[in-house]
Amino acid sequence: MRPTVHDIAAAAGVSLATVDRVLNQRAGVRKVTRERVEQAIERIGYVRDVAAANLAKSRVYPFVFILPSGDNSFMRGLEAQVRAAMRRSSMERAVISIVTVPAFNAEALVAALDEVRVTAPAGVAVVAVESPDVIAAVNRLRANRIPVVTLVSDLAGSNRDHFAGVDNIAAGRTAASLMGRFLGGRTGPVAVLAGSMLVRDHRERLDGFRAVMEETFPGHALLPVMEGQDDPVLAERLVGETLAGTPEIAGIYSLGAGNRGLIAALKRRANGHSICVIAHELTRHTRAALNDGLIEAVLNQDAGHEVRSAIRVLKAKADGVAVIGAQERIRIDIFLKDNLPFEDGGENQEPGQGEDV
Amino acid sequence: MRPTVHDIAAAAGVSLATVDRVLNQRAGVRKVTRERVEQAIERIGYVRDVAAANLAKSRVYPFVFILPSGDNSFMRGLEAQVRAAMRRSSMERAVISIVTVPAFNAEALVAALDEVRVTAPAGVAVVAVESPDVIAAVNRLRANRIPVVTLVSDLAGSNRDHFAGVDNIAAGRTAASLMGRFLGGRTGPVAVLAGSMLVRDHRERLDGFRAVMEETFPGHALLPVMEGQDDPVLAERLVGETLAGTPEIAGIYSLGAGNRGLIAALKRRANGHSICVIAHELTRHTRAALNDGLIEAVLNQDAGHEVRSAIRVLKAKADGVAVIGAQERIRIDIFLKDNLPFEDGGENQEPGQGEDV
DNA sequence: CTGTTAGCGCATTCAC
DNA sequence: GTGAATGCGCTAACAG
Repeated sequence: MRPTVHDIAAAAGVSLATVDRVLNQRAGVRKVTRERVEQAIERIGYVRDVAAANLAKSRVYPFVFILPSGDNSFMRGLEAQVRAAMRRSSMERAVISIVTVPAFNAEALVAALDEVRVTAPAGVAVVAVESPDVIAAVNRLRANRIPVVTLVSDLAGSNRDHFAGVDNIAAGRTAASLMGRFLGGRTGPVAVLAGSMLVRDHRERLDGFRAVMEETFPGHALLPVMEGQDDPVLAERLVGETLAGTPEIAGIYSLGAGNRGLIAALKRRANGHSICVIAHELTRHTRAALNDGLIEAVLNQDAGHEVRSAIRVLKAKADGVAVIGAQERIRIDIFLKDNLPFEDGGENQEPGQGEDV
Repeated sequence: MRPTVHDIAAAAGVSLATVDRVLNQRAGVRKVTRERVEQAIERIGYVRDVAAANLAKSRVYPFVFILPSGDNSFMRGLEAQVRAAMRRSSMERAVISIVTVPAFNAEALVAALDEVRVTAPAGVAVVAVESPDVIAAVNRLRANRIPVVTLVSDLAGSNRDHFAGVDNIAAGRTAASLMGRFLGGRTGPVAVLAGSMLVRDHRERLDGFRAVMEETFPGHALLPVMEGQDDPVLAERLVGETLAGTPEIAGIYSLGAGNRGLIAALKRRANGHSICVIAHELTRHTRAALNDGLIEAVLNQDAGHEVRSAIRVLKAKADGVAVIGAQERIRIDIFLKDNLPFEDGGENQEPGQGEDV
């Protein structure tokens, strides 16, 4: 049987209350007593039963997720995953709420962060937009001892506790590596479709992609980056123009969420040589394009994993315990037509279909 | 506040004990009473606090992991992950023990399964070897109502509750897809190095690989499969002979754990054209070879994820609750030189280094 | 068949 | 400063 507080009380010759005081580092214990208790704890190898502790405290964790609004498929999938977590959250004593703000809008995000702060939640997960004001707002949360994890897109220079997302530089490098090899002997320039250079994940992907293309595949020039604001209509127009202006194009790297527009533009281009397209995020649009051979590879981040990880980390930070590092490392999934997860396996769906939640 | 057993007792006008009886589907309750209680539960939307229940039961879960012995890097990494889980397991009320048996040995595995069975554990995770005797032994466990999950390699035709591993047919298909594209214009046959056709995962990988190579890249003939028994010395000899006998070889797919031997053979082959090598499992050997450019891609299954997933599923089965499907789906990781996880990030190491466990 | 009672391991009043 | 007592939500004896 695992040792309990009673055992350590007996071993140290003190009462439960005193043990509790030293365990929770509260004041009101003489130094000698404290040391005696600490030795006992060490000696009998006590580890606190967190479940029992939470029960006694009837602790709940009010967490807030701040997500961009808009009809970006990936972000809506992310929100669906948060909602799925909400449904399970009663089990984990977490009470999750969602706040949405316009995408790529630092001002709105700052307002949301400050509003959330006054409700004193046990933790905040936020899809960051990079700006000094946002950094300041996040730091205000931290100053109030509220744990913060950035989700999907990180916020360098802030005091956020953790980033629940992929290594986007590596993602860009990987995309370039695949692009270069898939292109094989083919020649011609490569185009890049981004959402906005205001978010760190897009910038990092571009940096990584550009680095490997220049180092390893200098034969393929990079066309000027198209910024589609993750808007299907704008993206379709930009891609269409580029295809018209540079018909000898060999490949396209879509590093943002403008895939619906990209796919539309590719489909309108009835004939011509094959173009190697690599995109991000497995949604129903990219999945279909992968199956049709319109897209060769999709790099994906598992939104469900990111959300569950964010919750685990927030909870761990909230009660000051460690996390399993490897479990919180979000992988870059590479999907080809051949390793697509069965059916709509959980990455961008309202859960409950196909999974035994 | 969430409704508790007291609330439902009050609502139904019965005592706690009765509520408990219907909650745990125990006998000794009149049908009318039971129905009244069930209605109350439904009406006030009660959900059981599992943590409190486990506390009251002081429930522990004795789980057994049955793993192959030998110096196979992947399997030793798997064992390290199980040991890491053991260290954390006190938190989760799980008591894990490990049993090792000689690899690819059905007889030894059957003996181990039967021995484990009489200790009546709360669940068993096993790296399966395919044989009717093993199937029977697993079914004996299930007949004793002991949950069983297969780990890494599945056991078709058995009553195992769950498979914690990757879709190996998809893995083989993916390997072929990458191989074909990486080969680009190059010609020449492709060799396959396996461990043993006795384990399902190896067979499935081969099937998937062969299927896509024949469908999509018929220009590359497949050489007869080399069975290296996951033994470095044998693998090195087999690969060496093949390289000598068929110097025009274009690619090698290593679908088992004979990578150390493979790499040694490749290194001895001082000069000659480049060969596209795709292997399985990220170990320190394959990681180094990837960095050296000796291997182009590594398909990996995250042993840590598999172990944690197996434990979660066993626990869920043990107390008859559902699992989060998406969380238990083990992904096929594709690693290129460019997206290698930082340092020794958790996939094949004694944990505690580089992760904040 | 049903109800009372005493814990599970811990946190938190309130006295001393 | 320290200790005794009570309760968190649930289960499991034991009575009735």
